[in-house]
Amino acid sequence: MAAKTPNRQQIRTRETQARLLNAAEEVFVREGYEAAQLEEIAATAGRSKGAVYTHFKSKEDFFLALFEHRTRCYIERFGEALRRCSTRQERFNAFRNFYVGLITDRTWTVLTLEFKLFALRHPESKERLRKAFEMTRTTSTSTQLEDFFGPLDRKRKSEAEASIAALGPILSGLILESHFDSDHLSEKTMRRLLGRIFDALLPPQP
Amino acid sequence: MAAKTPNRQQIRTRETQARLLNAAEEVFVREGYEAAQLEEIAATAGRSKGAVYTHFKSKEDFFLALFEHRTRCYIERFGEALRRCSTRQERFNAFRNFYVGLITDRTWTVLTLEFKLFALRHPESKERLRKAFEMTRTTSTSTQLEDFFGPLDRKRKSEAEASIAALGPILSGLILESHFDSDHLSEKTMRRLLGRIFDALLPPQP
Amino acid sequence: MAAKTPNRQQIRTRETQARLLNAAEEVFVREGYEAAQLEEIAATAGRSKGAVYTHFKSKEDFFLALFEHRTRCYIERFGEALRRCSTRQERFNAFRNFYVGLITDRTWTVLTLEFKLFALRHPESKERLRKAFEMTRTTSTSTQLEDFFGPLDRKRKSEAEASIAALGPILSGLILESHFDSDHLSEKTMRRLLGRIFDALLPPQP
Amino acid sequence: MAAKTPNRQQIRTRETQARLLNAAEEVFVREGYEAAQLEEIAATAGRSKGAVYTHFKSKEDFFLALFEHRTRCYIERFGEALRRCSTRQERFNAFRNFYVGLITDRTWTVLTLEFKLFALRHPESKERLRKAFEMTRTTSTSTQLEDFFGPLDRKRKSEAEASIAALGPILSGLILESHFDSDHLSEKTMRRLLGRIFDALLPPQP
DNA sequence: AATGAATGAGAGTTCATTCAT
DNA sequence: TATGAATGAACTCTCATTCAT
Repeated sequence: MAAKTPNRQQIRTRETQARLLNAAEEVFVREGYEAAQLEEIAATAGRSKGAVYTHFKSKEDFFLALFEHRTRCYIERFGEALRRCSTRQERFNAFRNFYVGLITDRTWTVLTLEFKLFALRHPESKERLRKAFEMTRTTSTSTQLEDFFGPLDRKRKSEAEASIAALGPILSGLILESHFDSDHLSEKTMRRLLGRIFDALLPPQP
Repeated sequence: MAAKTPNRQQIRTRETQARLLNAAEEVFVREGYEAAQLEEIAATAGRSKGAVYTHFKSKEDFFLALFEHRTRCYIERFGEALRRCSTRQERFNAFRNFYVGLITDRTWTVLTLEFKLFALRHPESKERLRKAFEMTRTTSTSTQLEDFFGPLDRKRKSEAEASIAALGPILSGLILESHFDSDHLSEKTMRRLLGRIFDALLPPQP
Repeated sequence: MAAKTPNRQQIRTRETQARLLNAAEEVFVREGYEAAQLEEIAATAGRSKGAVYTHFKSKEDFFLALFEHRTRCYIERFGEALRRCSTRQERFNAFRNFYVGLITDRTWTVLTLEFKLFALRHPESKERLRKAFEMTRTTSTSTQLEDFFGPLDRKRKSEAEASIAALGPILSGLILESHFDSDHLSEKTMRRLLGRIFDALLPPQP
Repeated sequence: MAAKTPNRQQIRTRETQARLLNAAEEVFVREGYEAAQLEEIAATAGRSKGAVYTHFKSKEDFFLALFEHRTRCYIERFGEALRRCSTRQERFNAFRNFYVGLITDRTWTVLTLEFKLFALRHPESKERLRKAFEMTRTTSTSTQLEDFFGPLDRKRKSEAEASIAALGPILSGLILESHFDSDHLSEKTMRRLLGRIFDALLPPQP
């Protein structure tokens, strides 16, 4: 609302930032955080190394900002899917479908692994990543857990939270493995497995 | 026959190799493949950088050799656990326990992720990693799938194989996540979840 | 047209390149290709190691570029000397003097040896060196062989070309030897020998 | 004479030394002093790195010893050629032929360049190389200069010495160049040029 | 805001040399 | 005498980062 009529300068700036983030995703996923080169990211974005430093403080900052950005995107996308639902049942199904559907988004799942590994190895940055990750929970689940599962007592709620927390990592693990062992883990197979796991962890409430 | 009485030289050589592999595991897990420094590995092993190159062709070769070595260790360990069993039921339980018990071995699970990511990004090396990984299947499961599950028709067998292939990655994903989000994924919680997933994917046969 | 007003940036860049090439000549001659250290070259040029890689792809590329650069310099210098001549006789004498005068340029002659040895041992790079070397011939001699020697039939021409090709190597060999055996090969002696050899190989035409 | 009946040990030792020297020549010529690896030399000789250090103090010592060895060989060979001559004229011709014939021995000529360049860059070792080189002169020329050229006054003698000193380097320079520019400097051409140069520098005495 | 030359710490790798056997 | 595992200094090359423009 504030920037109703951004001038050309600002438009260009935003475009650069958007291009850089897209390029970063591509390169960080393909090469991994350490092996990714800022120069390659910049080139992919059609910009030069220096542009990266205009927008981000450092490689690490760039990487973390990417996480925040992409997380925000996902929350938004999921929110939209939910807004189209009117009943609890619909919402539950939307959730399940959204989850299982992530199987086709290899970029995001691998990037997620990269972020978690980064957090493991850079404790100073862990909090920033967690804060971004926390958004996922607050926005889409915790506050509205009941919107999916109906009324839950304390214990049930805590169990559901754990299950939900487990879903993403399980997906990431499976997708990574499927690159390695596509014989046993075709997409079709994974869909089936994921569905079964989902149902085992989050049995639909009556 | 040949190596009945290894002389002191050979003993020393083997010790160096063992020390290097242990140190490599420690450092590769802590830092990740790219960030791990051969010098630190060597120092951890009480050897010099040069010693690494006496035993391995390159950093990459070192990393892959570590995978092969550790895989062999695990197969052996699992084999021992099985040898103590006499009935199919016992073997099935041993398998389940072995699997769920891996939850305490964060080193191996994280290292596994690192290997898979490496394979993803170094297609030239993928085959070597797969070959080592294949051992897991052939030695411990595939050939004796019936030893755990009883007689299986084609379809069942293929399903079981997929499920087994999925177990490791699921575990790795969960363990990584638990570092990040220990609130929702305590060890106890993960044990419970893993058990449930195991049972959902590999329901015990009558 | 394009570079009419090079800005300060470009000027600085060119200066760096020039400094690096000069430093490279000094160090490559003093130490030889293999023993020469890029760091020393950079320091001699008052720049850092990294600057070398801004301008050249590798040590080898740097070395070859130096050859191309210096060859261009010599052609230019020789060209200037020729432009001051008006008769064939003058040109012939200028050529002879230029050649014998090279005796004082120990840097270039030793560097030349280094280049040729490099070509011998790096067949992949031989062509690039030859291409640069070819310039010498086309620009300064072959096309204008008659400018020095008057009309030549086929056989004479081919002989003259061989003789000219031999002059440089002979000079290099002698200069190298004089470092080793300054007793027998003083500069004065070498001048005399070189003159005699020149006259034996390229007897002045009537 | 002392070691009339060398035992097997000594024979083996000598063979090792001979093999090492031959291998060294091959590798030093092919790679150059700096790029030559002792391990490759040892392997070429069918021995291990350690064997080199049993026979030579260091890489440098090995290289210098090779020069001494090969120089001795040449002196011997030349001496033999001379012993077959009875008149001064024959000796002169033998000298000329020996010289021009060296054109086929690219190994020795390139190695010679390598030695001289080494001397240039390792002044501490220059004396040792010179001492060996001096043998050439004392044995084959200086003391018997008159055997080739007849009686010479002081000035003539000194001129002849300079010319002789120049012959080797000229040959080396030409041979190196012929690798680079085989179009203009075929073996046949070089023979002709060398002959002309020889005659210009050392005109046969009446 | 964006460029890209320059920096310089630091990486993997090589290899002459040593030494226990 | 000969081996080859081990050392460690030194090398080339990389790349995040800075900064004048």
